[in-house]
Amino acid sequence: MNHSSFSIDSILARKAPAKRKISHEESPKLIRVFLQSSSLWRRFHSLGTEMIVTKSGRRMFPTLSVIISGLDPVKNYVVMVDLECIELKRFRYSFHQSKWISTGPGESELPSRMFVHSDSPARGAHWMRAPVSFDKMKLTNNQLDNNGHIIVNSMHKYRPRVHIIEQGGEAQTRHSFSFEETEFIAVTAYQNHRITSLKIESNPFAKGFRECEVQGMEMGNLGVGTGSFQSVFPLIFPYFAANLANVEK
Amino acid sequence: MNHSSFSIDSILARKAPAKRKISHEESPKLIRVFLQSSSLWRRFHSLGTEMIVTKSGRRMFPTLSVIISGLDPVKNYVVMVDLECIELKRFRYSFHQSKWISTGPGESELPSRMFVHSDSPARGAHWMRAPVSFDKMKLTNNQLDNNGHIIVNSMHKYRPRVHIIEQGGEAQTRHSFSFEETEFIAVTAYQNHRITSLKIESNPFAKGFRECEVQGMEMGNLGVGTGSFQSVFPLIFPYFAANLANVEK
DNA sequence: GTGTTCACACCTAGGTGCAAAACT
DNA sequence: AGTTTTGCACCTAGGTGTGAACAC
Repeated sequence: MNHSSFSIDSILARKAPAKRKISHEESPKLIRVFLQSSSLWRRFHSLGTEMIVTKSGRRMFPTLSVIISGLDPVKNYVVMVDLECIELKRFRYSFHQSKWISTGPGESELPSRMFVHSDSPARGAHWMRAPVSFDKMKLTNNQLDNNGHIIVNSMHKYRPRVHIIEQGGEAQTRHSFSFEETEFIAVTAYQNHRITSLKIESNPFAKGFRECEVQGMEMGNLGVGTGSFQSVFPLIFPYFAANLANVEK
Repeated sequence: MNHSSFSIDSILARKAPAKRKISHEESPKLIRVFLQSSSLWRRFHSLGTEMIVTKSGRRMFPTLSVIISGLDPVKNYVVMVDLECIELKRFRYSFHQSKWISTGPGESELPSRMFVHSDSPARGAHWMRAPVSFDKMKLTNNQLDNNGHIIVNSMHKYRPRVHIIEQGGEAQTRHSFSFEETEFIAVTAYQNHRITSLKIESNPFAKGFRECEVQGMEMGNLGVGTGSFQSVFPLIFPYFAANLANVEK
């Protein structure tokens, strides 16, 4: 709904499912979920993604946003996200070795709060019409949070999980998907300076911290450049097939 | 949903329906709709409300927002608004007489576009839990508008109408409500200077045009003052009974 | 003359990382 | 010493009426 401007992502959203349909015509509908901005996610992942958490709640960047296909257009679904604590350890960043090392057993993994997408419940046709963005989701380290934000432990590793719940008659069916490149370590302050730089270069809200406002593309120190925020998305194409989550649990 | 801060309106939203329930316990459920900020609406109405319309779409101020009661908590409803052209005339503002005068037969009344509230469809419990605001609704004078905004003719008189559609089995039931104090004349530029002043004094987004930033309440030239935006709402109480729309069509 | 459009300054509302301070 | 909190400058995003320019 919020995608009124043209972007490569929104074009993919409309075109990609149509193309796939051809090769799966007779088989029973298979729900598929694609990660948006996956090339940006992969860029962060290769450095070791960090997400800031605060008491009042902080958005994730990159934003988790997915393209869904294979739903029944007239059936109702609830779409939501939780965070899976994927290693029961506490981490620490070693500036000396420039990498994260695990330190001890960490906090016990409580079931994460669910972030229910505000369009829920809605029909399959609605969820498939445009990318489904979880940009309103916020992370907090306040165990007593009262604002419905997702509670995490700092210095622990998480992976977002998208759940699609089918409201079929009596029984509910749950389909879950996740993407390896979206895992991150929750922090209260950035540890890896290269993560900080990539956030500053790629998040429009951090524009005030960009060093260089050169018109062209000089000094695109991390390849993201100062130009259009969408300039990184063409890279999605070659990887597109790999974006399909097949972690149905 | 958007009402995270405390306001007199949101307190009313929770308390008022509960109180009414007592006196209507045995009678069949009657859907009731109350206008929020009705004292502000009435203040504009007494001067002759004008609403700016633009090509790209303009919000209404005051915002149309209602408190709903009497729905079946578990049934699904769609809630929407349209604009009823309430006099088939074209108007002109006479600066000499400081009032609106009708001039000729005006444009033919085409059925207005509907603004469907984005929470639709949702259960009765959802619609009754908090005030339902139509702040995202925009008015345009572009007959070829492609953004889903409500199309109106400038210099014509309109009254917003709230429709609650009950999704009961096969047949749909429609309940419609409107409030006399919300009628307005669509304009491309304000005609009555007193309307302009009241907009400036009461709309937070027009704060830049306020003359006086005195701390106290001196110079509250139209009684709205420079203080909290909610300071006008206590006046709702004495008029509360009169806010009930009973125009079920 | 009357009505409309447009660029603009000035707001609201809220998302960034920063750096100093505070906590443990 | 490592981690967390807080106020802040600096952004994005978009809602105001203004006043000059424009259209009919």
